[in-house]
Amino acid sequence: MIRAMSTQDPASALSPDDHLILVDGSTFIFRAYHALPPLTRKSDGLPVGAVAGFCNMLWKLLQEGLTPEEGDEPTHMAVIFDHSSKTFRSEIYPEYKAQRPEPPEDLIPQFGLIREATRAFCVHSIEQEGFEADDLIATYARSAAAHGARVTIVSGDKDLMQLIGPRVGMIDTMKNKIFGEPEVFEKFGVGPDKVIEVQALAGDSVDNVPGVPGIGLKTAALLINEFGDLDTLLAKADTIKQKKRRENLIEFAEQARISKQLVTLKDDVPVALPASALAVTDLDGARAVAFLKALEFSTLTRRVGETTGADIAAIEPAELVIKGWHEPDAKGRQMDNGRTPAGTAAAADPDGGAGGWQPQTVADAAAEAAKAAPVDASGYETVTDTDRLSAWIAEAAETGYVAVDTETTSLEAMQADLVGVSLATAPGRACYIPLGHVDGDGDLLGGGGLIAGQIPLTEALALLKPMLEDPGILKIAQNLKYDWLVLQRYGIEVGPHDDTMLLSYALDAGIGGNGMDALSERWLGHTPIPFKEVAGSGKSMITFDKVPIETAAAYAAEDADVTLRLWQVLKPRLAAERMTTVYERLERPMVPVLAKMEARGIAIDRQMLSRLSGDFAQGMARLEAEIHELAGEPFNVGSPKQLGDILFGKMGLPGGKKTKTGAWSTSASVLDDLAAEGHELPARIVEWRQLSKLKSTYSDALPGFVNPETGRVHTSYSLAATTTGRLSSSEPNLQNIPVRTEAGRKIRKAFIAEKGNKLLSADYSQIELRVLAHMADIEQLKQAFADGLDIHAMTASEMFGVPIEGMDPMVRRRAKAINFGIIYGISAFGLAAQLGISRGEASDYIKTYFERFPGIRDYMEETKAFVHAHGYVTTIFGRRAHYPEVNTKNPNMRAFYERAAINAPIQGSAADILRRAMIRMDERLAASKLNARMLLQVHDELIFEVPEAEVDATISLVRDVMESAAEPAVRLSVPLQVDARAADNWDEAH
DNA sequence: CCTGCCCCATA
DNA sequence: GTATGGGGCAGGA
Repeated sequence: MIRAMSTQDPASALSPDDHLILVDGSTFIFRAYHALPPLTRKSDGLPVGAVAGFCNMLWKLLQEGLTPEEGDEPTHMAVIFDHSSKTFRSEIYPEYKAQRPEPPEDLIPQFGLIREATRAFCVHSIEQEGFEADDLIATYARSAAAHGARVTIVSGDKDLMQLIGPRVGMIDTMKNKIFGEPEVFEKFGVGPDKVIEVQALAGDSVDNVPGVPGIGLKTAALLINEFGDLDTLLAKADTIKQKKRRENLIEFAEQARISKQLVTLKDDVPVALPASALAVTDLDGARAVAFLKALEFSTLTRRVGETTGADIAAIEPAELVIKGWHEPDAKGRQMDNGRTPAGTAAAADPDGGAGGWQPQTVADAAAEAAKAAPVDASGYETVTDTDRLSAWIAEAAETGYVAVDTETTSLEAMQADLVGVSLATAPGRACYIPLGHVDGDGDLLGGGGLIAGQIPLTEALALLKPMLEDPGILKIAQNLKYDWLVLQRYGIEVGPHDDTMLLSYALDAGIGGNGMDALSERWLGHTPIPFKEVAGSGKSMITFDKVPIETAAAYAAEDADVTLRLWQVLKPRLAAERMTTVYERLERPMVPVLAKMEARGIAIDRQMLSRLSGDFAQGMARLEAEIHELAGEPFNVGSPKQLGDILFGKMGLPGGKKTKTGAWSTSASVLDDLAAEGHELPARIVEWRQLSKLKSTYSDALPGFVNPETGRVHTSYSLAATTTGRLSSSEPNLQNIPVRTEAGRKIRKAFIAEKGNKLLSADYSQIELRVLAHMADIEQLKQAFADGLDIHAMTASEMFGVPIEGMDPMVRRRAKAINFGIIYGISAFGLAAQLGISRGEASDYIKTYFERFPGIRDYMEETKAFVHAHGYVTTIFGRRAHYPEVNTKNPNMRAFYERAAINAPIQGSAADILRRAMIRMDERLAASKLNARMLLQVHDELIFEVPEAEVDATISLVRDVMESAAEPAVRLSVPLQVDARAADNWDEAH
């Protein structure tokens, strides 16, 4: 409804000195709601999380303005809301926002409260029937800017980005992000003036704006940049080269035009109030306090009281008008009391039978007891004083073991702050010690204070430290490396320990996950409280210190409880299944070794990387122009789909492989083949992809991983991610730093040693082939390694009967591919693909190879038979890799598992050898008074940081430790050889 | 905002 | 042919 009386110039009285702030109230409500824990409620149960977030935001805005800078305070301000969902847009396109779900039930009463809050802070609250908040914002913003005033929109909504301009800025207070033209360009690939054109093409599934099928943001930006605007593009749609795209643009032209109308904000809404009426007025402290008091926002009430001088005690809480809320009549939850904590499963009576204490019997009893006793929170305690904490510590000492779990603010152990610790001493008997919970009272903008009633951190740590370091008390954790690192940063070095994740990994690698949730399901039949239920997920996730203590306690104590129960199930299995040695010698000792490596981190040269990013970007731009030229039209080079259309559609090149969804593959091998036939375009694409990869994955990303405290990059190693026993590295992955190409090695050069030090790289030469020679007992191979021969040349010589001297490099290359193929469980198909030869030829090679080395074929056949019979294979140190699906009837899958099973003992044994070297390394270095620090592991390579003066001594010690790593457990029948070198950076050391 | 797909970096 | 982790794109929630 438009009222005729109020059609005045909305900004008539604004001048260039004015600063108008327009707060997008509607989106704020939803985002605050999702960002906050669902449990934020007033004492009578009224949900107020979004209101709390809103009040904090508004208060901060009024106090500090948008930025800490002087003179940034607003002169005019309003909060704008949607009135109802029906707007003129639904008349153009009935489906617009039609699929929007109803707002969640506990949000409904908060809509009115947020409007009340706005008024309580003496800020104008504006809404108008028939128009979205965005239209009102557009109207005020455009008009104010036209009068020269400055406008700041407080929102994170991309739909408002079309308004950004020289005088109109946008700030997302929830993410502390300022949006200007560069940010718009980054998001949409065009400036603010073209945003609606791009949105019209790409559509928006959230708002149900249809757009044109098959066109996403990237392609839309490309098209708009070429044609200028939507109308021109649609008019010239028939000139588009890609068939599908052209057809879609023509067929859905009208839909695109409608979409543009939908996304275009209406900036001439006849508003009821002129902007001049939005002038900021003095805050009425008493009114604000009364409102905040009614909502029980104690922290904010106090702050507002202090700032405005209002007498909090004297002010009565305001009367709240609440719509859409009915107080529940009874508490929904009840405790299942009267149940005694479950007994200790592992100590369960073995039926008294003679064979009762057999390891297997104990293990079975433990597993059954674990499933039988349900996980139950009634025995959990929240520890808030030192007496109770001491009592728990005493109990741990008495029991001799304790499950420990730390709760922190981050998944990255190197920058996680301790929030709490949970302990468990028996199934169902667990506690949570909150230490760093802050007032999460909707305080989105930080600054929440420590919640009262928690034991001071230093006091608690002083009590916990002796227990955690006590050699007489076994500490049990799930993924201990994480807790170990966190606690180490608080000066605690965890003493003797078990890790349930590693127990599971030693016993069951290859069978399902080893995460706590998976293990709990598998062994206890219990689903632990999901983390996202406690802290949310995705963008709206809160850090654990903001989780209310009661919620946190239930979650954290359960984790300790579950960990303890898992330990009782898994530990007895070690003996029963003869895996004790693997666990104790290859798994458990890795925890402190890796934790220390991660804590050390490695230095990178950020300047060098930044320069590289620039170089790569230049190269990409140059190539992109060339590529578009060659293609005869612009397209998104990064889109395999679009590239395929160009190459195999438009240009009519012969397609090679297909992807598993049936599209033509544009992989490097396909492009290389095309390039070899003399086609320019594929060659340029390969070059572009290389630069793109180096830039996005390495030179752009790595600096973001530099820890602000240490100035170094700390990767995280996973001990239980692979089936074979290898480690994996992530965030960032430092096990895939480029090395093959010249451009790639520039990245490697950016990994540097600290001043006065060198980086030392020591890697095993051909360790997997040596392991294979040993395991399969191949005389010629063993002899060749003993003689220090070039193993690939020797293989070629054996196979093709040519002398090693003066060998054709192509012949050696073929032999090398076969050797690798053997390690990977060779197939004619794979070898043919690798060498670019026919399946028949590849078959012949394999046949010849097996004739020359029959022992290898025997080994492979035996391994296959073993895995089919047992469902697992073993390394030379007894580690098991399980393949439970190997007996599947699907011949392709079956062959795949067989190859994996052939590879696992080879890859896994090599991994075990390096683990043994790593476990011994620090002690050996210390014994030789060397100060080298082991930093990284890359499957067959270790990287150290070494004081310059100690380089030579360190090289010989490292080489000795690595080359003798298998001993004394295994006496290898081939020598291990380690190449080592030191330099200023990783590239030159490698 | 999440997921699957494709592609690609390493051993 | 083995083992990983990760980035960009596009589509569907």
